[in-house]
Amino acid sequence: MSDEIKELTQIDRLIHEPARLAIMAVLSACQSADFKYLLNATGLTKGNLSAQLSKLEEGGYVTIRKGFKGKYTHTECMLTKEGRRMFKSYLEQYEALVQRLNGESAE
Amino acid sequence: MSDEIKELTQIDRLIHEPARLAIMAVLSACQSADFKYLLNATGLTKGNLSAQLSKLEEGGYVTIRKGFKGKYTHTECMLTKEGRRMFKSYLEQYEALVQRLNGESAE
DNA sequence: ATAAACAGGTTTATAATGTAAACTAGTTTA
DNA sequence: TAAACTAGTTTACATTATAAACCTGTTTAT
Repeated sequence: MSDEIKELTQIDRLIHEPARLAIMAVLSACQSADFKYLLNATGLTKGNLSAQLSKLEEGGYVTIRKGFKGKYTHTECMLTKEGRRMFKSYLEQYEALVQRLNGESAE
Repeated sequence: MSDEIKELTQIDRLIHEPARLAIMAVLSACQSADFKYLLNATGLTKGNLSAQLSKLEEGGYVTIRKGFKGKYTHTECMLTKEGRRMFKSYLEQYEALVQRLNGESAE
């Protein structure tokens, strides 16, 4: 077991943080999503959503395209290839861990 | 999906933090473990391990028994009933989420 | 016309957190 | 008796998350 446990402390924190995990989860299920949609889907506040999106963008996991929809500004977000890859990898790592741990407690 | 995503932001952070998750994972697999064993198993530094154990204790997830082994101090840690229950619950919640997300990306 | 409310966010301030380095207190070895 | 070791704890710092306040422009109401 031990190695798997130690790796835990090196998990991708950019994804692991619940607010961002929620964002990534929503984005992973679609091609792209706008700010308002993410606001509803995640239940985050505007400020928090904005800040977390910026971090995901800085990390290279999300691309943000700003433009106009009629006269209003409009922000469209989508996962980058790397974002999608890292998210998948995160899920796989976690799934393996969870299954292992559930197995152990059952034995 | 939406509700499951929103619940994400209310996940048990006491467990979710990787350092503590590692500790909980080790403790969940045994009756009890001493400080040194946890140090090795998790790969955390002493200071960090000490601090995280205190938080888990304050949260009521871990009990810490200090005593002596020969002349040296000795700290033995174990999950409380609640700790075990919450950890199981965390794993179940996460497993469900991960499976759901893997399912969605496959569809 | 213009004040109030709304769209769509961003920035700032604060509080909480994680982390390692430095420290404490005693023990053993050279 | 000084140095090194056991077994941790505390302190200090840096990072983080979060919400409140703010900003720019638009629409609606008066």
